[in-house]
Amino acid sequence: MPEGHTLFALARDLHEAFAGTRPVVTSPQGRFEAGAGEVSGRELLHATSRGKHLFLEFDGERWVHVHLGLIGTFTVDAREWTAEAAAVGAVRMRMATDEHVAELRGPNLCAVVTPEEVTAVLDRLGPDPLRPDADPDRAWARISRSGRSIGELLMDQAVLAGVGNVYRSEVLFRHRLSPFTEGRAVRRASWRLVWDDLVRLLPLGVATGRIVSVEEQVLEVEAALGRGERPRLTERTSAVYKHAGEPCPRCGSRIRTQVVAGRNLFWCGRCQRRR
DNA sequence: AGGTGATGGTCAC
DNA sequence: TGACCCTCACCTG
Repeated sequence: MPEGHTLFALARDLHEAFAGTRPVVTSPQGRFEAGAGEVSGRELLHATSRGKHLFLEFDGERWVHVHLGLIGTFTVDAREWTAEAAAVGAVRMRMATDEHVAELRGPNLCAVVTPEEVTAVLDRLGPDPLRPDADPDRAWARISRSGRSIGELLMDQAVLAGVGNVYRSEVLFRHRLSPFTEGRAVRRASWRLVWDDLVRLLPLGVATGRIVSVEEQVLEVEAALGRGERPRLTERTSAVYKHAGEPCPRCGSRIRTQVVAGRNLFWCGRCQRRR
């Protein structure tokens, strides 16, 4: 489900399946009919992501800009599975070659845009921890000047791109940071630890398709990937997210929840005390 | 069968 | 701050 790691993996899968091909693009649901007609039969040059945004670059300076929102899904399958996959839901965009088919359902946004519009979107996004060239100081410049809480700032895609509601709660827990600390009260060293942790965690999300943030599991996944094995995840993969009322895995105090920046935030009131 | 919440974001007020 | 978008999995009965 869609935080930055989902979009990164999706861009990778779409690129592998379709880059260099001329897929037939349609909109069975009808709401992307004109856009589909504009790109259908053109060569797909690149599929990339930035934060939670997905971009498909087609020949002729036509880009498809997709945002899954909360409920969108985008599947990429080998051709023979398509009939089954198409049976469920309204498909906003369908992209097909002889080899592969991709189906987009329930996105917040799916539109054909110009290169200038792509640039405009990228310009208002903060650094994405999944990109090697991302600059954490750009995020720090905003955080260190802000009177908003770090719990709000982490969700602001203009501050940094790709972190969503799960990674927000989990990364704050991992660093014992109170979600309610003002940005300007966060120490630079703390921010760098958070950033470096996201740089470590998000690729594990890409590799496993799940958000793994409990340290023992993080280590297991890293070890499995290091051995070239597929990690198996059984136990709970989040420390505090969606565990309101349960004991904190670190100190046993009750995990709390509160709506911050419009979404349910989870934290331990003892481990993550405000300084 | 029907209701609800969900890893998101935008826009109106 | 709240309504809305829109699909699906999971719950209740």
